[in-house]
Amino acid sequence: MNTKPTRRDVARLAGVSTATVSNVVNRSGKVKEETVLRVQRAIDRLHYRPDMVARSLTTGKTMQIGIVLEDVLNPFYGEIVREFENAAGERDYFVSVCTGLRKLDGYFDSAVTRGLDGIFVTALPYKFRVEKLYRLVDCGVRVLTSGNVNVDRSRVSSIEQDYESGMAAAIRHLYRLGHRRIAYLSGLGRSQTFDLRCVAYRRCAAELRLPDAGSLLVSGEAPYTTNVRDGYNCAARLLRSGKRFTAAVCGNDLMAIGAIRAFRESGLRVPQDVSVVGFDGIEIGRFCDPPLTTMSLDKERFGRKAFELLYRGMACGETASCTEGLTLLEGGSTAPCPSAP
Amino acid sequence: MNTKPTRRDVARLAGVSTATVSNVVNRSGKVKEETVLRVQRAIDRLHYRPDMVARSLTTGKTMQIGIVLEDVLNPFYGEIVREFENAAGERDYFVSVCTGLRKLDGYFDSAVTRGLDGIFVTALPYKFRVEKLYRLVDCGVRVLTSGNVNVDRSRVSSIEQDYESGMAAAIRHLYRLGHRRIAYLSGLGRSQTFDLRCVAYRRCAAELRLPDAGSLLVSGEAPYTTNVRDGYNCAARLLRSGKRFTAAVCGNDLMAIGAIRAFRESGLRVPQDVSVVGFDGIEIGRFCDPPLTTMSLDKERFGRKAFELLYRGMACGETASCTEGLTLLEGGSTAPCPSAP
DNA sequence: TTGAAAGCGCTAACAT
DNA sequence: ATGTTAGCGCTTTCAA
Repeated sequence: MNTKPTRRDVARLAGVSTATVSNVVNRSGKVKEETVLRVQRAIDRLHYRPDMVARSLTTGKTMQIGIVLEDVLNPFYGEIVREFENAAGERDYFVSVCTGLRKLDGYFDSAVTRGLDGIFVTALPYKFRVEKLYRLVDCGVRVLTSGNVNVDRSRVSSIEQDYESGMAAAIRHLYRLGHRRIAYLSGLGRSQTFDLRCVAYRRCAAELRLPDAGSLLVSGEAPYTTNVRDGYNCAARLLRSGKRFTAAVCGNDLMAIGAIRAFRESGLRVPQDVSVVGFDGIEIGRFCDPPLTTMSLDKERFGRKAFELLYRGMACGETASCTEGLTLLEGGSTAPCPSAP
Repeated sequence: MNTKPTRRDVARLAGVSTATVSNVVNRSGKVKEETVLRVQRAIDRLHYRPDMVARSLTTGKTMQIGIVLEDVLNPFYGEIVREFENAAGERDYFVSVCTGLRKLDGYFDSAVTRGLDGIFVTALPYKFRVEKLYRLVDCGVRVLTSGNVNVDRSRVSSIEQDYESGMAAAIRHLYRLGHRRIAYLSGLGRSQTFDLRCVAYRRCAAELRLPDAGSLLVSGEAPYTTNVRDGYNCAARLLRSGKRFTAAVCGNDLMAIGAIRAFRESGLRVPQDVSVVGFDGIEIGRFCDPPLTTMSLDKERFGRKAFELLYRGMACGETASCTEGLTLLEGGSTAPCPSAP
């Protein structure tokens, strides 16, 4: 009971060679029907299951993929992982989710020593140096990244959200409601070029001549996480700054939830006094009070596409990139500007 | 650049045998200082990293642990995973988080074929049959489980939350506030013996002679998930039933958030008209409106303890069990009963 | 159509 | 203190 049968046991029981068993297991097709049946029976009787470790050693492939998340605590990533995993499963890949709560270097090292065939890194470049990704590629691990727009796309595949258009749409939405003093609670570093939301925010602010945009852009503090508490903190900092504003776009829905809390605590009503827009479109946002208005990503599509991109890399050795669009999902956290012009 | 060096390359460069390299890598201590240095240098020069796949094949251990979550979308599990992973890392284990969004059988099969040394299963027994766990053990995978109180503890280790005392404390808290008509939004199956919260709810209701407790126990529907939407649905069902109630205990914080939304939509104010208590103590609950009152688990401690339990199994072959207590965390979702006696 | 045998990179006796 | 060597379970030519 306590001994896993090996391919030898099967061969012996079926009265064939180990090579034949291999051919049956791997459906190579060059085994006589009758023999296949005999081997199959032996496999069933012994409950034989091939040892992936040994197989990996010979084939050089582990059929295992890692996925490193920026933040497991954000259900946004969970929703992406689901479809990624489904798609991977259809091709017999085993996916290991790495929570991103530990040092990322450990994951990268593991990816190499454990021979992962590929790795999907959604972490922001605060936690690691992009060069690390190239090293992975050099070590035979195909890489797909998200959130690192400045990566060398000839070596690494990438999948991004269309944050630029997304931010533009968010601001346009608020603008139409009469808002002019629109803050952006980024939570990230001030001078980050990789946050396309930030880039777009500045551009839109300039184009629409929004007042005070410079000082209504609230960055975070190292280590630049973007969870509920960070949203709360950013909002609190904005309030303390004394700058007037009637709307706030938040880097993600979690931050939006935190920001709303901060606004409430200081006596501001959402959306009557201040409108809030998030990013991501996580389900919990629909149940908050008020339900979040957000720039929503089709997370299932994103997850599946991500796997396909990575798979292309693993199977054909080619890198590829794509960008997924965002849609405005209206909730109750936005309303006409109280002091509309 | 694209070729991973093997232990042979290191041996050649250092002018020693492959066995010596092994001894250096594994710090066996029986290599002369000077040789160690020489080998070390060779390792550094070549950027040599041992191949875990090959190592696993010889040692029969993969130093890899799986952790199957009931629901990755619930940050509760993320918080547990963090410390589990930290603890595991200290002992050089690599942990693969399985999201529990797919069929669990696939994970179990993988655990065997991939030779995982251990697996931590927090999934509720809806998704799989407990016998599967024993099969894993028979195949050499040590198992730690949570949420399956009826498991054979001589074969499988287990770690549980003290849901019985927790529920009792929740009800006592509400009782002191004057509540008598207290609902329990379980979301799980009606006749489940594994939900100790349910057991305790019935017992407390009987002891305190709470009216209508039988019909205020709201179960869920297959597949018995317990997320925000489920909380919303359970609350909606409770409202539709027309039964009077002034307080609701929810199976977890996510459900509590969903329930609050449902109450609000039907014109009930929380906590003025109805008090709500959750379980888990997730961070986001502190930022909701109102902040959740909840029976909180020390999730870091839980995660670390979980690893230790599993480690004991993997290292010494012994099974062990423990139960972690819950603490009442007062938020703003509970208040004195409006119609206090 | 099937079998024999040579590895994959590593560890762990056993020799030296 | 270091080297030699026999596997671990599997795949994959190459022969039969």
